[in-house]
Amino acid sequence: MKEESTQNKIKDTALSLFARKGFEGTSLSDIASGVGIKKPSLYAHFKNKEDLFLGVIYKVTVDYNEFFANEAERLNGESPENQLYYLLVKNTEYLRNDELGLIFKRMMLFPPESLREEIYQMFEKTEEVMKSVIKSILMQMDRHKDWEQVFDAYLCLLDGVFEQVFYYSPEEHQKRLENSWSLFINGVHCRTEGK
Amino acid sequence: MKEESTQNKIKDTALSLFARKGFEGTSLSDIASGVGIKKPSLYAHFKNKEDLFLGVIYKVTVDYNEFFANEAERLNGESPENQLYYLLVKNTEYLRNDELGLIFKRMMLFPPESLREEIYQMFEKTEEVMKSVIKSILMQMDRHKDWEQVFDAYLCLLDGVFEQVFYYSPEEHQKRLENSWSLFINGVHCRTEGK
DNA sequence: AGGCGATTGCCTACCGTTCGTTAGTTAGTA
DNA sequence: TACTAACTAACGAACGGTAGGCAATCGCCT
Repeated sequence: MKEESTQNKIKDTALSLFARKGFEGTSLSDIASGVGIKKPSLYAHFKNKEDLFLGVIYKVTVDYNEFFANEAERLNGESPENQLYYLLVKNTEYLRNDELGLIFKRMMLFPPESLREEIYQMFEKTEEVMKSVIKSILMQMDRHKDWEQVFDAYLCLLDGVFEQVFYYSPEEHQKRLENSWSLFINGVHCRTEGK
Repeated sequence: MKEESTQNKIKDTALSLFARKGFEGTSLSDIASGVGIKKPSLYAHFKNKEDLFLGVIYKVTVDYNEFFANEAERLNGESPENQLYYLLVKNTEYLRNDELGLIFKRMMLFPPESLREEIYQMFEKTEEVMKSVIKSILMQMDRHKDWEQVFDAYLCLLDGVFEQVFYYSPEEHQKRLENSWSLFINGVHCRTEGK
């Protein structure tokens, strides 16, 4: 039951290395020795380095999509505010804990030049899912027309928090998240009341 | 008057390449051919690749520090709100237009492993300057104790906008910035009135 | 002012290493 | 028997970096 296939062991090791050192910064020797085999043996499982890399990235996007959709569904009964809040928190936790988060971020911001298009294509679906989930939450919050402002601001909040995962300790980061969130939701309520 | 020194031409070319392709993804041959000289000639100007790279990064931090301090000073007469807003806008423009912004971001998030410590050390000053400038603006806005919440939220806003520079077209990005800002400043005012 | 040694800035040629990748082979398995 | 997954050996290319040479320029001394 434990016996993980070599194929998967390669992907896991590659994921970890690609996440920490990037595509160009990771060599096939590194990966092979991490797995415990010799470099040419990798070619029994993958066509070449790019193929391996894209396979890893694909796995990452699928995992993230699943995570996000599951989280969203789990929150279905909650108030819209709570949904937004917990989505923010869960998203942060995911991005912080796993190397998945690391490579996700790296590839969104600095993909290897030669693979940029293919990578962006993979992330397109992710972005779509995220946006439609968030939009539907906002629509149930208040139905007036300019939900778009809140939408943009929430996405900015997500991105800002996403970014800060790297700079700060979990505790410090949590504090900043809370503060940013409070001001955000304050702004949302203030605006709706002001109408 | 035009004659730029080779030394500077190297740094400029290196900056551009490092920004777009990263440290590992950029070769000395690339740089040399961009400058119009041969690879070994680079060694008349720099000890090695790391030395060149750190020189570039140093220049970048100095330039950014100057920019930020100047912008802040130029806004001295304005209202705190305006100061915050224009700082956000100017910062965004800076990061979008120049390759300086690109490399700045890349190095803060994904520095080459072997140089991480030195790079972070360089950015320390930058962060300090930014924080003290923003803090002083907030202090003149309202003097009650929990300016820290607004501080955290503003930094998150900065980071979020910073991040989004990459995904969206300038027009789209501008729209998102406006919306995020509106909600932010809404939240700030609502909070102070609520007290 | 004029000669001159040292220095600068670039060159060609080349080094050792590591890179991604291929070829050919062998041991185990079904 | 045929396939799988590993191996050893080695490939050409590209990497960062060095050695040595040559022409222009600079600083200094008479």
